[in-house]
Amino acid sequence: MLFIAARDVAGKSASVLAAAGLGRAHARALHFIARNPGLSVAELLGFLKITKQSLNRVMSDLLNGGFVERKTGMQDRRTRSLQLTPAGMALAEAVWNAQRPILAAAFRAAGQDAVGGYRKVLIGIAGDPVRWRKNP
Amino acid sequence: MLFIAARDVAGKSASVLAAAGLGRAHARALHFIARNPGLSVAELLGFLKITKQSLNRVMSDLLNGGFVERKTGMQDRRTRSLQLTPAGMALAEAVWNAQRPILAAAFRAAGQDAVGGYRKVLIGIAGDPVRWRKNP
DNA sequence: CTCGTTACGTCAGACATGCTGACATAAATA
DNA sequence: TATTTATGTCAGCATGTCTGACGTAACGAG
Repeated sequence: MLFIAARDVAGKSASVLAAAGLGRAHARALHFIARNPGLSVAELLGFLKITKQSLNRVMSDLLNGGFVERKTGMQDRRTRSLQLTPAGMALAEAVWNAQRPILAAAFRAAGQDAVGGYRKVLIGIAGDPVRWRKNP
Repeated sequence: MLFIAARDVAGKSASVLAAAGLGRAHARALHFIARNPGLSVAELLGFLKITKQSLNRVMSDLLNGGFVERKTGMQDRRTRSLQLTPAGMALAEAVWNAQRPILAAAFRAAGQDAVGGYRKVLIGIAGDPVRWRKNP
């Protein structure tokens, strides 16, 4: 059920992404950058659990497409601070708008208590999102 | 969180599958055949939501590896009835044993009520598993 | 029984996304 | 200064998905 649910939610964004010439891998990177503005490349790789080589193409597309901005880190100038451009924010919002209805309907149908339990179990499986980012 | 949870649970089975020379696509097919013994190819495609061409390689591997048995359907002789061989059952169980600990720990930590809510929400997103199979 | 439809099998080629290995550069740090 | 760290980049390979095209066997309507 986890597989089906994740697939179906991710699938909702396909048309929006295709219109921008992007795929699901781009959507995931976009998602984590949107929720952790200014994160470093290493942090993003930690979220995605892929190699930097795999991220390379995805990031190139996002940078060339003007969806993500890459600046030299302030404390440590070796790092890169990643954040969405206005175009990137608009795209992230469009993706969310495509996915929201299915989640909202499920949450509404299940009720608030059920959603609390749902979150609790997902945190048990995936870890607490609050602790995902180690060096903010 | 859905993405992370699904990825992490699926990831647990990688080593078991690699030992059998299979990948995650095989595991998914194996999973649905295990839970719906005797299902047809069309039904399996409905669960997986992929094309028959994509399923082709996966099924060839499973058949050649002796994990799945394919018999001519009884009512409709055009269909194929798919079920696991003993080897397939053993592999499915090994996969489950690899994935179970992470789910069991999350369920135990969250409590029974939370698990009920978790199931309720997932059913809202993915649909009721009981109704997934249309022509049993 | 013939004909159209359905369920399945298969080949060929393409794309998306992941991987490893190897090497380069700049900045921090010992 | 020497080493380590954070990142970028190129080349090649594996997996899993897709579309398109074609073939076969069996069902069902007429």
